[in-house]
Parts: sequence; C-alpha cells; structure tokens
Amino acid sequence: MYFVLKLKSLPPKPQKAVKRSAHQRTAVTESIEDYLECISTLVQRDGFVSVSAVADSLKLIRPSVSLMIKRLDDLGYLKREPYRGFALTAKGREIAQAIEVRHLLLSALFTQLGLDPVKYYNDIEGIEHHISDATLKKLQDLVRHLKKHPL
Amino acid sequence: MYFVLKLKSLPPKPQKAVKRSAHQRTAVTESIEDYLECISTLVQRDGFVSVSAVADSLKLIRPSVSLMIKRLDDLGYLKREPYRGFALTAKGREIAQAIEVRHLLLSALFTQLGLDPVKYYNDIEGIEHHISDATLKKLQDLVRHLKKHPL
DNA sequence: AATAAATGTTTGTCTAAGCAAACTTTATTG
DNA sequence: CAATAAAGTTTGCTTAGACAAACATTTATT
Repeated sequence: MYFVLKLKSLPPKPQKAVKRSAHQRTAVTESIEDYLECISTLVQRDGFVSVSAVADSLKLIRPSVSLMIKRLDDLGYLKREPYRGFALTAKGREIAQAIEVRHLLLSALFTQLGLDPVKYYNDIEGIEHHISDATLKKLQDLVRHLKKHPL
Repeated sequence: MYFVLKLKSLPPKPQKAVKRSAHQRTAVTESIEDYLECISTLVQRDGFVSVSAVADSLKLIRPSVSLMIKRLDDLGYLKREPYRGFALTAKGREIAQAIEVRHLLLSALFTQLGLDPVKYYNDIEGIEHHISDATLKKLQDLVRHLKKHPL
C-alpha cells in the first residue's frame, strides 16, 4: 500500500539575479529631476553650487545630498570631484532645462489663473514632473490663448 | 607633560526611537491615492472589487496588492476580511472621491485642450495627486471659461 | 467528493530615498 | 600655524513600495 506524499516545493532553483534594463538603471525619478532642477537654478543664481546649498534649497541634510550627488555622477548627469565640487553635464543640463521649461510654463499658467506661483510652488513642483511633451505643447497654446481671452 | 587625546566620539547615547507623528503615520501617499481611486472605480464599474482586479488594474502583482490592502485596513481607509474581500470606509471613500474629482476635471481640461484623456492617462494620473484645493477651484473656472472661449 | 484552478496571503528580498552619527577634508581665524 | 569651524563623506539604519516563491484558502470542474 502506498501513501502519496504531496510535496510542498520543488528543489530550490538557482537564484536568478534580476537583471535591470538600461532604462531602469538610468530612470529619471522625480527626485533626480528635483535635484537637477535645483542645481541648475542655483548655478544660474550664484554662479556655482555646493552640497550645502542644494541641501538648504531642497530642505534635506548634507549627507543625503552628498550621496545623491555621487549617484548623479554615476548616472552621468554631473561630474563631481570629491570635496571639491560638481557641475552638470550636458545630459544633466538637458533634463534640468526640460523641467525648468515646465516649471516656468506652469508658473505663467498659475499667474493667469490668479494663483501666486510662489504660494502654490508645491502644486507646480508636483505637477511639473508629469507633463508629457504633447501636454506641454497644449499648455503653451493655452497660456497664449488666455492672454487674448483672460478669465 | 601632557598629551591631549582628541576623543573621536562620546559614549554612545541610548538609541532614540524616532517617533512618528500621527500625520506621518496616516500620510496619504500617491500610492495610497492610486489604490483608493482604483478600488472606488472598480466598485462603481463592477459592483465589487477583489485583490486580483486591483492588481490587474494597477498592473501590480497580487501579493503587492494584498499587502497594501492590509495596510489600508490598518490605516482605516477600508475594512477587509481576509480571503473574503474588502470595502472602502467613509474615510477611504472621501479620499477616493477627492481624487476622482481631480481626475475628471483634468480629463475635461485635456479634452478641451484637444488631448485624448485616455491616451494621456499617465499625465492625468501623475498630475491629479498634486492639485491643491485652490488650484482645483481655478481649474474648474478655467474649464468653464474654455467652454465659452475655446482654443 | 476529489482534484484542479483561481485567488489570496506570508515571507524574504530589493531599490530609492531619506536621516543621524561619526568621520575626513578644506577653509577660516586668532 | 595651530585650533576650530565649516563643508563634505561614509556608514548604518529606516520606511515605502514593489516582486517572487511558497503557502493557504476558496471556488470550479469533473
């Protein structure tokens, strides 16, 4: 007579290292956009930028920024020299500029809606990360349109 | 003669347990908003909702959803009965509705801008989480205005 | 009713991103 | 120029949120 044992599991297969696609590895997160925008803005304002300045501006602490700067270097968005400073690469500037364009546009729109873009900075910051090129175009049309036909 | 030893560190102080504010504990993250919106929408569409349906809809896997459903229960946004189902609480519906209002409004706006809200679902999904009440009001004005003065 | 399929859950692991403490390097200043 | 301050970095820890494998429960099928 037999008893059939119901096996609960098969022999463990070799752990498969999850391969990350190039796209994922260099994914531009909101956080990365924030950093790049911030850095670019500070450079425009002060002519240079430091870990501390970024930390102050983003309301983070220096260690956090330091680590992210290193990551941004790895990702090729900036070049850094430990303890000496860092600066955006072309790749980094490209992203910074794209996000700045969106920010400026939203500021203009908010103004036309009668909202102080400074007071509603958080809205703008949040929204700017989620605007595709197509939407950007249409919003530009809208801002132009509202100049002729204000609210 | 003395040598002054420069101590590298003070005796380790007792680890201070980081206390989390009530606000933080119940913070409505984007993810939470997504889940609540999704659940609400599915209930409206199908009359009921399941872990699988949410997983399909949000393009996540069931275990991820299962865990989040548990968290949402803990946070009081829904009531669940393991293996049996779950449903939004008043608190959960409130958030779901707020986010749905924003979604609908943005859909209307996108339509008026000549953008298919389905095609630009990602933009809308991203943006809807970042609209304050004041901005919401103004966008409502804008949509009304555009009906009279289309692009 | 027994088995299979579907659905739901638990556990372990991972990544992004943050903070705090400790440490290092550079800059400032008496 | 030595001591201190300021700036930057490293390390260790935490949380949110996701995936995968294994396990459990419920439902469907034969």
